Amino acid sequence: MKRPTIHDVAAAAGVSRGTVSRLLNGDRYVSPAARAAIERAITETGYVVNRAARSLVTQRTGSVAMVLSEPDQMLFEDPNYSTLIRVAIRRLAERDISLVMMLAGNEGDRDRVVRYVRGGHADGVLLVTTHAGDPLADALAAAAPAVSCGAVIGRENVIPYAAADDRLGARQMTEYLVSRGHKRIAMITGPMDTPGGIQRLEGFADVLGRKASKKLIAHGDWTQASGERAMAELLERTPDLDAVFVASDLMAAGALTTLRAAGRRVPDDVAVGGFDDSSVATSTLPPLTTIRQPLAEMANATINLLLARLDGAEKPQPVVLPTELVIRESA
Amino acid sequence: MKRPTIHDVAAAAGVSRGTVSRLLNGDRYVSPAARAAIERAITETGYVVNRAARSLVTQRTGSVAMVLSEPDQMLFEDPNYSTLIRVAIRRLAERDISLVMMLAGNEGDRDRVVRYVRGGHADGVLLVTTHAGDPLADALAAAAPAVSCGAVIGRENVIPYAAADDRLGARQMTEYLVSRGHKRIAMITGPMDTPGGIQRLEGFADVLGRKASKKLIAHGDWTQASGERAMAELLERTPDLDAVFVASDLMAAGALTTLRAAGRRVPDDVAVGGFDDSSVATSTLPPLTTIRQPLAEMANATINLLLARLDGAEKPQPVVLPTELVIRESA
DNA sequence: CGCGCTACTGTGCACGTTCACAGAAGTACG
DNA sequence: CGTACTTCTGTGAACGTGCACAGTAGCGCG
Repeated sequence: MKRPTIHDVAAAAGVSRGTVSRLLNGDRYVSPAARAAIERAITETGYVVNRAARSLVTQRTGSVAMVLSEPDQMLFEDPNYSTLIRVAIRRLAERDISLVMMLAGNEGDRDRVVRYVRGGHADGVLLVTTHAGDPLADALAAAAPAVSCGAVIGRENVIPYAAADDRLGARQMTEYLVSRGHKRIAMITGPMDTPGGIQRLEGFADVLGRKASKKLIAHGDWTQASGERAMAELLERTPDLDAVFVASDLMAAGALTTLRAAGRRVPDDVAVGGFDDSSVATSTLPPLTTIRQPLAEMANATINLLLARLDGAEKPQPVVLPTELVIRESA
Repeated sequence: MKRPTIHDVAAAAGVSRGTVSRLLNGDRYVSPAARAAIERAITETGYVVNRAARSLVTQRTGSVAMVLSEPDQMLFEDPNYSTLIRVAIRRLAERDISLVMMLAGNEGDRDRVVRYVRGGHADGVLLVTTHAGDPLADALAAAAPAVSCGAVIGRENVIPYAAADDRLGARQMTEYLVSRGHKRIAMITGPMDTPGGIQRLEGFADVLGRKASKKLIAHGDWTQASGERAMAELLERTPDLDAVFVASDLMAAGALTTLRAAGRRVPDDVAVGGFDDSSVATSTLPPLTTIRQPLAEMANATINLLLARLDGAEKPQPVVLPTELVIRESA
């Protein structure tokens, strides 16, 4: 029980391979009669084009690789990436492009991925990384059209990207805290080799100027545990702080734990601002006032960039999208 | 600057295509001298096998489709599935099989997916669904070797699966609540057309027998909001309940909100047991006593089933893995 | 009527690989 | 020495497409 080929369809429709091929590829110059006959033949035979054969001659694969260059762990739980995956699959499917997932955690993985892309097994690359100056970026960008969701630090002009305006978001939150009358505002940042780590601190400093002293800044690594630790650090260094802007909701959840253990009431004694508006923001006590990123728009913009590159655009402009303050009870 | 082909490698090594091909495919019968020459030629030329050409003749694609048959939303945030995706990519990569992601949310998507698999574009299918008796299951299973992580209700003997022992987990939690002296134990279930919904209730009933009356049971849909709602329902129907077993951590977080609003202290007035040991379990107040599923083992077992099927095994046995009670503060 | 143009159709070739087969060279054994 | 067997090698054919090209039919127009 063999799979029907384009020959079978052609025979059933009483035309030649060429005509069927033309119809399949949307060429003009197919007569209405032929068109109808072929379409019937296709449904009758249950024909599905053989992508391997097509790839062989067109030198394109009809697939895009999503490369996850991360320490694996948190990556998938991050709603940012889940949204990206979902949107990518959907948008690419519309164009009949399939998304293949690749991990590039360790050295061996990275080699495999580069070989895969160099070997022409993907028409494009959707890079997901937070590594500053990820060398993978250069290798992949050299081998195929690549884009990224979120800037790749140090490779901003090598890999087009779409991102949220982290700096704006940080300003929005900091301004809000200031407007509520808080005087000694601390911050827990993300890792300083990630865009979110850097730019959210920049926004914070934009508003507070020299009032954003070193003493009021602690660093975390996006994990809840690091939020707990950083908060403890801050309380020790600056016991009289009355607000803290935490660069992610998950770390903010950690900070809340520490504050509670220290007997500080939130928001009465210390106001807490988060970032991301992720699912934990509503399950903490009190629910977090936070900054929402337009995740879906970011993902869509990223895919737009990718499609543009697949269509031959050389250097599409990066896209930066505005964030939004979400007021709940923690500040 | 063309990509090197097997011809180029053969020429560079001074042998024929056939010999190179044999080496690539691990055939015996390649002399040590030829082997060395070819290996050098491969690294020299940077040769990467063309999968399309290979597929064309072998009738296999070297890829597996992960089909997500869900209302999109929560799917990706569920750590269960993130673990599965991660493990799947890694394990399949070891075998040089790539994972392509497909969404099958609406009718059109489902058609596309079925055509894709019928068309022979994937060697196997990793189905992810909670739809009871998902018709997609039959169509896909008929077109390619398919497995599932978690049982597909009504298709247990069509699609091999690996799953956590939900019923056991529910028993563990219920027994724990009983052992702590709770007398009026309620339950918030998941949707009753999902394995988790059904089996966690079964385990609950296993322990409580006729004490698990209708009045003590409310149904949710896995969302936090539904947990709030169900808890309110229970409090109204049975104000004197002293414990509640919630079939997921996220719903449990919702239940906590309702209990707090009603002025019930947790765990003093009402003990709360969750299920999943997901990330929210540690960010609620108090942290949730819950049931941990062996997510990584489940994912690995699922991939084992898939690989077995790809290797020709007809009907591998389903795998059911034990759960574990994690005691925190909510019960 | 002849010419050019448009709309459409069929055919041969190439894409890069695997596989079956034929055959060569070496070795063991009666 | 002849035969059988093992180990290794090269070659032609096939896989199912898209594309360039050649070719046909119809039509308008001078």
